[in-house]
Amino acid sequence: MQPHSAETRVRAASTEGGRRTRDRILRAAAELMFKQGVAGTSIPDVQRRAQVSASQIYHYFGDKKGLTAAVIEYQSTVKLEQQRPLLDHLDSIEALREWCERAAVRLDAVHCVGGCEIGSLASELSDIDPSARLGLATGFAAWQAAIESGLARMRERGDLGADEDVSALAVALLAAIQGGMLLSQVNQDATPYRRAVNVVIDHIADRVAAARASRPADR
Amino acid sequence: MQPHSAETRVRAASTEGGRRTRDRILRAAAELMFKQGVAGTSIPDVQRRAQVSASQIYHYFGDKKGLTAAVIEYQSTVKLEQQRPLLDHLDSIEALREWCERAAVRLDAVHCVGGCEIGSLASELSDIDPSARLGLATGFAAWQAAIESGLARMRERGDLGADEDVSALAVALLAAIQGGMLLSQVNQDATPYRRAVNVVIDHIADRVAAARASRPADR
DNA sequence: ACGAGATTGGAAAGGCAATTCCAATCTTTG
DNA sequence: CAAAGATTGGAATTGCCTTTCCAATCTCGT
Repeated sequence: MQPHSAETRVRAASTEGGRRTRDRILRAAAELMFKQGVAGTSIPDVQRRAQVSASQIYHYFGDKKGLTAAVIEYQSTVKLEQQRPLLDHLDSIEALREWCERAAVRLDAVHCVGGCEIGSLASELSDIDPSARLGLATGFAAWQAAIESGLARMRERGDLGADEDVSALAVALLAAIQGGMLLSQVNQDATPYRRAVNVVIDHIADRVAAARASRPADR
Repeated sequence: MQPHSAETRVRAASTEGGRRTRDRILRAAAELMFKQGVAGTSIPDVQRRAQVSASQIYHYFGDKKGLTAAVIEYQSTVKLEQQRPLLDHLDSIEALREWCERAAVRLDAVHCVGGCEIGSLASELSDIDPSARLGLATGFAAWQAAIESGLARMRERGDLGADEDVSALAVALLAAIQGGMLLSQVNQDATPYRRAVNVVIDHIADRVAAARASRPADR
């Protein structure tokens, strides 16, 4: 009977206070959905956390689906911006290790609760909300692109052989991160994440060594 | 106020018909929870699917949490038994590829809906249901053990160097599978899974080649 | 300062889900 | 066959959640 997700009118905040309210709601929802899942987060939950009334949430986001979509976009862009300095320089084995280890430290800090902000949403929503799936695919694509461009630079530079499939390597690293975080979440221990990620980076390092070996004239 | 998951009395079926009913419920719940998530699966949903009345579900499983726990154990054992013949012989690169590719074919068949039976449950329940997390950790451990024992056999045989960390390699492969399935689910395309898994297996293959190279007297 | 539109509070409608209950109806066993 | 226990049907209870609605109150341009 429901118009199947007719995107209800979502008014953009046009006043300063409105913008802050909208932001407070978004942050609260993002945090709750991350820790308890989307289904496990009710509108009243968000209300309490953000200290707003129901009307404000529906005023700015239309309905729960709209709020969820906003959270997906929020998490995608926020996580990306947070790591921008590192993400733009993933063009050496050391940089890759440093980047992945930073995530490991974060896992330690929260005792592996929640796993990956995007991965958790992806697992929960992919099969039941097509538009959410789209948004999440976009989020992952940005990550993959960041890794891939770093690897591509290494290849241009000659650190990696010209025949390396940097796209596949990027996907493998991303998968190791996601799968590793899931295993760490289940075991409440960051070790599986570290092992999974390190094995893939070791593999990339091996390829770098191989490229160097086949080019003995250098250095 | 609720005794926080006091495991309600769960009567084991003591009659033939009872056993079949219990089984029907379990299968229906497993399938629904796999495709729609635990939160997205209501008791009435299970009733319809299994053609039973509410009392039967509560009679055999106590409450929804009990049903969920039963589904976790069911999925863990079923998936393991299904693959038993392959799982017991993961002691060659070819066997590993064959095993992983079989999962890829399954993904293709269902258009990547659902991802991994256990991984999906793990992502949804790990942070909100401690006892479920335990059960899922056990399920993953069995998988890891199967991979690890295959790799250990390769090491004993000399296919892998004596210094290889087969435990880390097993975790990496399991993570690649889980992460790859997640990426495939989001992209509705089994390619990410295949790439992720193949990169890790390539890495193991490289180690095998290295072991062979350092032992030129053989063959 | 005034009016339009933005923002907010809070109540209340409507629905569905989890769970309980009790009264049948089978099954098994002595 | 009769009693005990297992199994089943289906209604009823309770509670929470999503969403809507309307009446304030606030903000801002003019």
